[in-house]
Amino acid sequence: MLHIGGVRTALFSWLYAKRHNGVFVLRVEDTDRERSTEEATRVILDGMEWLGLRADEGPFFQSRRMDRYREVLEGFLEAGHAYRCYCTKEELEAMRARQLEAKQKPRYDGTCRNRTEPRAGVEPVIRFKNPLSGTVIVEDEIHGNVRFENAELDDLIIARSDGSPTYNFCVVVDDMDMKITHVIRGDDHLNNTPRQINMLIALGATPPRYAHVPMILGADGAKLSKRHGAVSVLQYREEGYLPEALLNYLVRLGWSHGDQEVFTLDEMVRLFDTKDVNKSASAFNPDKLLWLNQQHIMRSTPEHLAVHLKPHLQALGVETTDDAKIAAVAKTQQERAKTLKEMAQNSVFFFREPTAYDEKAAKKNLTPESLAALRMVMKKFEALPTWSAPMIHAAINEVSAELSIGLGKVAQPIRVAVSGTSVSPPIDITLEVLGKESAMSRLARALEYAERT
RNA sequence: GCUCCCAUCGUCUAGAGGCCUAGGACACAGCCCUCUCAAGGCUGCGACGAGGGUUCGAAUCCCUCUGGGAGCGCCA
Repeated sequence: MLHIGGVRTALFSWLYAKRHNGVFVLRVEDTDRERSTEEATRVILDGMEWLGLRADEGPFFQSRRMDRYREVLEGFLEAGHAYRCYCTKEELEAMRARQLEAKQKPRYDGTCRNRTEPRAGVEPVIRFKNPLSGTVIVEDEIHGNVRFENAELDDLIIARSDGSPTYNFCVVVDDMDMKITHVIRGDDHLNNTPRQINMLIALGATPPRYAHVPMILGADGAKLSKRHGAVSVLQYREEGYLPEALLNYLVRLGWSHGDQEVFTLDEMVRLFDTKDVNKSASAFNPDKLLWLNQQHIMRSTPEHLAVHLKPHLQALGVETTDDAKIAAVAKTQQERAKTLKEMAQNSVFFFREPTAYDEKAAKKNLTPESLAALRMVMKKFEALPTWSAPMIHAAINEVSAELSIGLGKVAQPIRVAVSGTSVSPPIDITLEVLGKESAMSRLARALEYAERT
């Protein structure tokens, strides 16, 4: 599943590649046949597509490279870099238990390192022969040089007893074959890196540059869970987030550029650098994401918003092919919606006459006292030579002046009449976008309603 | 338990020895603006985990402790 954490490392990689005119490679690590369903990879691809993180190469699927992995495995065996291990799972578990008991780090003791004969009844796994001494230095772009003693590492399993290669091995082969120069990933992988480097060296390959970025924690500071962020990115599309807003939020988690908060995609590409990436984990903050979404909505062009708003309107049963009107509506709403979903909910009245008035709003505004204002405003509207916001505004002002009542006493009844609620964009603009015909018919209906009460 | 990583407001962060009575942003509270809702403006609340060093001077460098995280799988 492509969740927030995955998106952020993908984003950093993408930005880094773009910034340095590099090649962004998309690789799907789906060696686990149980978890990697077609559906799961579909979601990853769709998510990347929605976010606009286009791959320059790939997507490559590890599940389709099994022959290549077996080939390298054979080579390792022949060259003496790997060996078959006949220890059973039970033996391994017992060993682990003993080591833990002795307050040691559990690791394989190398029993089968020098075994030459197979063991009856046991299908062997293949282990990489990790160097016994010396140190590996991971030159990390974010953490600096991190030293690991080979003595701390053990011979990891690179192929299961059924012959299938394991993750750490596949990654190494892929990084070599795909000529990966830079690896940006979560720092939960930092501990895996020395083993990978050892394997890369055994293969005669040059290890890539590594940048281990801090993890993203849930809003409560604990590990990311379903409740906060560990959901598919597509969930955010559903909830009405703009992809650039999500990306902007994510880029600021662990990275900064002075005091700047809002970034366009171009700015991110231009400014992103691993040297400005933090070392410490950060908590996911839904409030700030919401705020950023609003900021991006406000800064978007109405046309761009229309594209993303349309599906949300459709979800509410609004069927319109009038993209210009959607854009016009979006323009009136872009300062008052935190999400596109919310914008759509508040905008259906532009496309559909309200079937009922909000009870409280009607009770307060469609009253006998509002009759005079409503009548007069309709009369003035009728006489307007052109249906434009400035003209409408002037007409409403005149009514307010002539009746010596506040602007609110005129605007609110109109608002409830046309939208059904007490909330809408500025009334003059709302009426203009609505169109004269629709506005007048709604006003007439509201007048009847008010006369009856 | 062992190894590795990390540590500034509740949260995201600025800060690379004096510019710091620690700056910005989200959230929260108040005020202003106002035809509603927003947006915007102003004000407030609020942090260098602790202890030792080094230095004329430390949020910044070093050590210890404490706290958090990751890894130690025939998972990825």
